[in-house]
Amino acid sequence: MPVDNRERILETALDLFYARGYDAAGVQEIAEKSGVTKPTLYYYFKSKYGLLEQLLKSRGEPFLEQLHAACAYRGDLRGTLCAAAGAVSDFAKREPRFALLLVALFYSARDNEAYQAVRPLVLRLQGDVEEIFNEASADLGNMNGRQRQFSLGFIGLVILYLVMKHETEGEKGIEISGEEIEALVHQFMHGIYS
Amino acid sequence: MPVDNRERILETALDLFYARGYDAAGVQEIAEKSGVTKPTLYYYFKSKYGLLEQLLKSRGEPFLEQLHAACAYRGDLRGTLCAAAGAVSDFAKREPRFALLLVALFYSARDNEAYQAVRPLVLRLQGDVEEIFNEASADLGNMNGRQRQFSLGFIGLVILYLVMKHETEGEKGIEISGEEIEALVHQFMHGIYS
DNA sequence: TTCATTCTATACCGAACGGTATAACCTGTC
DNA sequence: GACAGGTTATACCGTTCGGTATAGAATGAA
Repeated sequence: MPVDNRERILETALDLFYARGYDAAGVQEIAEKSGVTKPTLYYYFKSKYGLLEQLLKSRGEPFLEQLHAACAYRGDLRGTLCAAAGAVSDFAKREPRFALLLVALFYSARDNEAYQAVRPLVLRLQGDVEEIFNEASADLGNMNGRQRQFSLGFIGLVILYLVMKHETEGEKGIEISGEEIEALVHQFMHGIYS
Repeated sequence: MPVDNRERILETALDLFYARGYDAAGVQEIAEKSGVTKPTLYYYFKSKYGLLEQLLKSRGEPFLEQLHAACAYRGDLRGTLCAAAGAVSDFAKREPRFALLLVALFYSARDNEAYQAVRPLVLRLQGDVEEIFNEASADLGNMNGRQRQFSLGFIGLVILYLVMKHETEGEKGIEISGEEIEALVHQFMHGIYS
């Protein structure tokens, strides 16, 4: 009774989904490692899929809100992109395992249940970033409808940085420094305008 | 009897692993869609894991050899990186589904069986690319031991291009043009030297 | 003809899967 | 003292999973 069981289950699910993948992680095991029985798990989450959905919602919602705010265009593409990348970096620092789980799901098989669950989240993320380029195009002249391509590329680049940081530095607290963010954005924009 | 059953099984496995993921794809279904019974599948591949291994070997080996050749340093970092990226592009054009399967596995959960299977392939790939930077450092001065980081970044960037191409153009024949490859390499090196 | 290879059909195995039913227990609130 | 929310233990459900046992049939080479 000390801690919130529901929260513990979510935390354990995050650990296992991250380490083994959604399909390979068993409900039984999640319950056991949470110090809880299976009926308790099903008392809070009506299915394994529901568990993943709730996990994505509870951890993803704050991230999406923060990112959405950071994506507000302030008449400066470079600055806005830095803010967006900074929001991702902040989040990845606070919740490294969840961030990496998102990456894995982002690249996972399209017909897999787990991908269906992240899809709405991914779409909102893409939409927010794309909006930056849409608004920038009003200021900077048309982008020939390549906003989508730009946003995909930018997201991919930020993800790449995350994974690299994780690969070289270990799991605890992925952080991208301010200088690195500016360099990344510079590199990205240089690519765009050349 | 007309076609090679073993090859058909590999092809079907590629399709299903790609579409649904390794864990979610069932052996039974692979056998059925190959027009073959389960014992036949097990006659060629002693386990599901063995099937994945053989798939990675049969499709991956030619790719790795081609890439290895392309990674031979010719006193010109820029040119060598273009050659390496070109080898990836060629391969992705010929075998788009396999290339995308590799990407998904590359980013998948570390403790998953499937990741264990790609690991040797990934290590060889990384090693070949890293070798480019090692040899270049002899010519261009030391890189402060950042060869690994550079190779990870370069690989990630090429992968990002693949996924973007796939996302925007559909699945049949991912191709990266010569100009795009040069731009990509330029962008990457600009990032390095700034 | 013999023989190995390739493959079939069918049927089964034990284990694990996701999920549920039942019935009782604790704890705090009203 | 009644009641609701949270939780337990236990046992079970049907299904699917990866994998196998058995016994035989087609094929082509020696």
